[in-house]
Amino acid sequence: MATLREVAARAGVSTATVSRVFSRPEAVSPDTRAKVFTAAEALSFTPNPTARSLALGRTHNLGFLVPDIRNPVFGPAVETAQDRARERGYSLFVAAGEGRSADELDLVRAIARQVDGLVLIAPRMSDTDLEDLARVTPVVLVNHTCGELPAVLLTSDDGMSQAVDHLADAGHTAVTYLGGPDYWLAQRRRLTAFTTACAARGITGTVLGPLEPDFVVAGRNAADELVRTGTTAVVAYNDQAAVGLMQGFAEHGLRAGRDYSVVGFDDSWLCEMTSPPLTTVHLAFDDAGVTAIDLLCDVLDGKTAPDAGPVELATHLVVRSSTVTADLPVG
Amino acid sequence: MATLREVAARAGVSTATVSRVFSRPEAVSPDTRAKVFTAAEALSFTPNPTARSLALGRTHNLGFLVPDIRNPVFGPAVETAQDRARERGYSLFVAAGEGRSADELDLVRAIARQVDGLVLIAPRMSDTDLEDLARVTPVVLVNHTCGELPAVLLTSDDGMSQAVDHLADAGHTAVTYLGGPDYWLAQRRRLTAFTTACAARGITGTVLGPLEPDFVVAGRNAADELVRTGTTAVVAYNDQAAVGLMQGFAEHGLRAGRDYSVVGFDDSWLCEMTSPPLTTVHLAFDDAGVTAIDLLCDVLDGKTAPDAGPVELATHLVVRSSTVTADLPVG
DNA sequence: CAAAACGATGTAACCGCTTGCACAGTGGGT
DNA sequence: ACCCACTGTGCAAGCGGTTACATCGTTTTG
Repeated sequence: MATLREVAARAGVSTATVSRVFSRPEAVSPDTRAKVFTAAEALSFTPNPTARSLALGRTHNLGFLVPDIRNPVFGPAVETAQDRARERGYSLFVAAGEGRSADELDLVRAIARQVDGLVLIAPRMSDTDLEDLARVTPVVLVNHTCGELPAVLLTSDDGMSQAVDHLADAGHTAVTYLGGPDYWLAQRRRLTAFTTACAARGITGTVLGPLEPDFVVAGRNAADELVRTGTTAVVAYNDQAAVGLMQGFAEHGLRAGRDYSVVGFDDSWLCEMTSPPLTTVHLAFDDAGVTAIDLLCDVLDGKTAPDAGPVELATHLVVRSSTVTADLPVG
Repeated sequence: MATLREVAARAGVSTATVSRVFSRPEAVSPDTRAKVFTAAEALSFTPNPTARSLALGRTHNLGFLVPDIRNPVFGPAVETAQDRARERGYSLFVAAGEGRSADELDLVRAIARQVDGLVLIAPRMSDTDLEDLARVTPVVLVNHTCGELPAVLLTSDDGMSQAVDHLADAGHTAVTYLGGPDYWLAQRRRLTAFTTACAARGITGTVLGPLEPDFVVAGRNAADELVRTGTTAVVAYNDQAAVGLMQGFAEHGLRAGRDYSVVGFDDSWLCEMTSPPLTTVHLAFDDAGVTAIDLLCDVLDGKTAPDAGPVELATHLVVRSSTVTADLPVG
């Protein structure tokens, strides 16, 4: 791989000039520029990004941690984040957590100093670790908060209250919430949103959980219990749990949208794949991806304070066919 | 962030010594080592990876390109690859292609010089581009070949012939293959495997496709055609297409495993989520992930030639319930 | 006991690029 | 004619590490 010096030698100019041609071309006269370009061409020279990073003190890379690469909700976030990062002149390095919280910290530390900033989706590390990290490199959180670190939150309240209302409208007087692991902010928020929504609507809200993180099997397992207690309306922590639930109910010959109602959370592409298609609360993870990147880039550009606090993104119910309709009241 | 020099000053040694403490600790006497460590501790010093990369000429990072982050098959590959990379002392940077082949090259070029090697899953770029890339940095391919570049291939033959046999055993005398996009090696291989398997078994094989890359809707759309022509046995390019197909058939009141048979490809977690659960050909993408990393690391360690050619990983049929059984013969 | 070998440390060049500063040449303004 | 921008370029000192080589005590060995 050719270096700046070789190009400089071949073009008969100094290394400074070559450097300028590649970083501020307008600062160099058109004919030297041309000379340099042909020399660079001939040697197929490309500036070494590592050297540039060292000299500049910035890498033009961004890190993006997703807690579980298998979870379909994160796909859209990664995609949009990557696009936006490119638009703003950065490359995105995604790292995949795998549920194990211990590894997560190692993973992130390994990349923290090689990027100009980090987006962490629902990290499970401790606040202390997070603060330490934020001292090393700018951090933007998604669906998690820590002090006044900038964050993007997918509000659960509006979606949850719509879900509960929807179920109540259909004639359900009792609803069960099947909760996820407590270490997730989303879970904690959904839980309180659920109880307040039920209270507001004047229906009985029962809570089950927390589910283990393999949501499908957890949902399937929970089904027996729910069938036994005669539950007919469920809001599940996420779509996967809802799908598991539907499978479990199916084993008892019960079909969602006919014999009982179930609402998921996330609106992953799973929802259109089930039968019946799953009513769910839409989470705009695609927006969350670009918003997080924008926030991060703004911090890097000094446009935003690195402790700007959270931005909230609305959620809303998407009605499909896993919930009974009002004219088909159930017990 | 503290630097080597500051640590050296505080510990009263030279920078060389500090450097050695962090790269070859055994080369320095225990008491100086201790002095350096306490100084480093006090300043919370960590070697700057960028500087180290520049000096060393290696980054200890690996790049991993997945063509479509939303496709559930790639999750396991990413996970296992990441684990293995860490085991072998590398960090893995994942880049997500998004179907658009043009972006793919940009994406990869942006990271190519920041990593010691690249794993590319089913890249869509031209052979020329690929060769150029391989000249810049070691490359390992997955489900793609290009000259003698090292590659990991998930063989389609065995799985496909098992699938065809399974359908024939169930009494089907005609089978349709619903193919994916031709630019994928897997598609081309599955297609030939299909025709030879049908020939070998003496049943009629029809081919449909190629499907557009949104497989679910493509599958759904294909269903009408298939129903009209009275097709009762289908092998789909992948699980997503199979799911779409099942949805399309369902609209005609037809149920897989009872009225007709369908076999998917990939064995993604989708298969256990459908009703009925999908019979499919298992692709060991988890193995492919670690194998690719191993291959790449071996090349980097000089243990393998950078043009070692492909390694094949076997596939096999996983029978679930979307195929009719032998004692329930269909028309 | 001198020579050789060795282990621990320091010196300084280097990895490839950026950039503040100095310098020369140009063209106006007075 | 002179001074002063102003533009285009080069010099050289970094960025934060690594490492070949030199140095210097301390054994070991014939």
